[in-house]
Amino acid sequence: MDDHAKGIRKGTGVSNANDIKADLIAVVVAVNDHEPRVLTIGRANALPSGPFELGHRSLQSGLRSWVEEQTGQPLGYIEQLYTFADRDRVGTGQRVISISYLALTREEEATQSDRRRWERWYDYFPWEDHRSGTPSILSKVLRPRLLKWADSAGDNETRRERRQRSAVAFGFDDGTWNEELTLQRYELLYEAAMVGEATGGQSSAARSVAGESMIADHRRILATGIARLRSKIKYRPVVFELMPPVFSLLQLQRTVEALAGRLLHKPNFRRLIEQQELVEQTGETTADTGGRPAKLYRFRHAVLDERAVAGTKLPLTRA
Amino acid sequence: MDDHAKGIRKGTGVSNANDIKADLIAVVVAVNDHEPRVLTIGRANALPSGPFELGHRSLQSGLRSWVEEQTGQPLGYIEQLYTFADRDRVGTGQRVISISYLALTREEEATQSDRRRWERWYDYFPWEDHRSGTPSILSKVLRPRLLKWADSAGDNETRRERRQRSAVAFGFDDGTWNEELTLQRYELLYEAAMVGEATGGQSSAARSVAGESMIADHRRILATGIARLRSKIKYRPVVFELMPPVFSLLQLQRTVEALAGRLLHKPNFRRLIEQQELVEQTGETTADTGGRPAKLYRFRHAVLDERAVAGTKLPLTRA
DNA sequence: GCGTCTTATATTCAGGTCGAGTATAACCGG
DNA sequence: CCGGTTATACTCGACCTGAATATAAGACGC
Repeated sequence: MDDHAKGIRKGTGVSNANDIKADLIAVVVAVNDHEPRVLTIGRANALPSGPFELGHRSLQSGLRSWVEEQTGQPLGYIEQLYTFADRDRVGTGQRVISISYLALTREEEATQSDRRRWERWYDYFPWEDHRSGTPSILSKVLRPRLLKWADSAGDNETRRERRQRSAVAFGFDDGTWNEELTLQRYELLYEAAMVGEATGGQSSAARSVAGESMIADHRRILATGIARLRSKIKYRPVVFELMPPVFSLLQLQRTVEALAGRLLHKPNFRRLIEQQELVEQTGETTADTGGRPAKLYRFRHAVLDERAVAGTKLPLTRA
Repeated sequence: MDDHAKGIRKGTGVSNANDIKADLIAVVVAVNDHEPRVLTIGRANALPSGPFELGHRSLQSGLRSWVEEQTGQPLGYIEQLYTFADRDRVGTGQRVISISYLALTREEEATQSDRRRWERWYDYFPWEDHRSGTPSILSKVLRPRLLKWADSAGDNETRRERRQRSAVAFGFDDGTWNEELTLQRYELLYEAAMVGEATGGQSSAARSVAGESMIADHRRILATGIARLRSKIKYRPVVFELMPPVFSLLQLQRTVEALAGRLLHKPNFRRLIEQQELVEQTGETTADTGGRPAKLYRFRHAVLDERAVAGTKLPLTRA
């Protein structure tokens, strides 16, 4: 298609001291068995990633080829997350820019293999899953240790500010849990040296209380992806990227709940989905659910053309 | 503060064929005299930009120093827009990554100088300003030419799809104008070769109908910044970054209207601002407005701590 | 100094959205 | 055929939001 890329001759680039490298990093998400999962390579607790190269037609296609090479997983929906520059790595004097992406893929394609592992989100972030009530780790471990950290500050103003930030991010004072603050919460725990990455990984105590660690800043990138996805499902119909072609409304609800980490009000969820005309009936039903057979639906791809913004605004409620 | 940065020795970096350059590009916005403006360098119709260098502590600080060096303008609020990779530029065989940012600054600091110019948004995007009704250019020029472009497609499906996209982005069919679709609209006009950048700048006719051009893809980046800002003022209190320390509620409303490119319902705007407790009275009034003196307000910086998400959801209405 | 103009500020009303609860329908397994 | 289980339908009230109207306070001309 594009003869431009072929014309690149390796090594003709003029390099100088300001040249840098760019890494592409992917947060690939699927929902399996009511559990949101992230794609990792091997047992290294690392996200798939690789350098942006001359042969790549674009950043996105570079990302796709790295993920496919490392894990065999083809990617569908992709969106950019964030670009940041690391401090120079281990004294090479060269900077590395990391460009991170969020990718969504379907359950059926998300099979295990020796090259890839699908790890549960909430193994890395145990405090983020509120589907069976507020996790006890919040009040029993995180809250006291965050308070201790706040009070260990030198001046009064810092103490007040740390308590304030913790209370807002974790909903300590008013009991209000905002599922979109995943990144802020992780950053607080990092600052307070309560996650493995911040303590150099030597503290197994920290690791057990504050979830599984990942290499480098990959867990922070995962937190960014989770936060973005939790926010986006409320105003764009991206959930359907994670669904099989045909599904029941309860399956859809369970998927949204898995991502948001909280339960939803069933009648309101149905009302919202139906009145937005995001789905249409297939005419078939399934009896797999135990009770009355559920009607099956499929996503109306047409809405992507019809409307610029098709919200899925999920009702943010308890059950 | 940070001894890490000092440790970088120039020239020790190992360069190879996959090394690249990274450009930092800034969309700096201020609102002056009820007109949203963007900072450009000289009369070149170019956004301030420069390469990310080893000496830069971070991407953001690199951006700040480039903008300040090129325009003398110090930056306050900054947020990342998007990162993209150009096709290789003029056969050097080297790729360039562009990292774009949106910056907001205050009116008083936005004075002209010989190095910088504050250009009006709507000189580049005349069809985006709906404050005095729907611009006639929409129905008189853009709509017929977009339809012609749609019908010039080879197959039926492409024609249908082009008409559909145009209608949604510009609100042709239902008259619904969505001010957040600035980028989609620009991209459509680009595809239809109705903007100067797409025709190599030789067509002065295209230039006069579809706004002032900019170099390279800077106008597209500006469109991205406008879209982001128009979206963000609805759920984050970023408008105040553009306001003087003390202001009346009507001044605030006029600023929001300038950004959104549409008029708002006055009583509802006041109600929303007040009930969200975003501002507090200074106790003073101003008689500069001609009628009854207006109370003056200031932004309550405390809300940034108190709440994680402080919405400014502006009522999207006509006057 | 008084009426009029202009803008600021306050109040009211109706339709829609949203959280929450309750009722009915359909299939299964014994 | 009856209780258990899940699906689907309907209802209610609080609150949000678009829209219009009413009142207050200064400026200005005569």
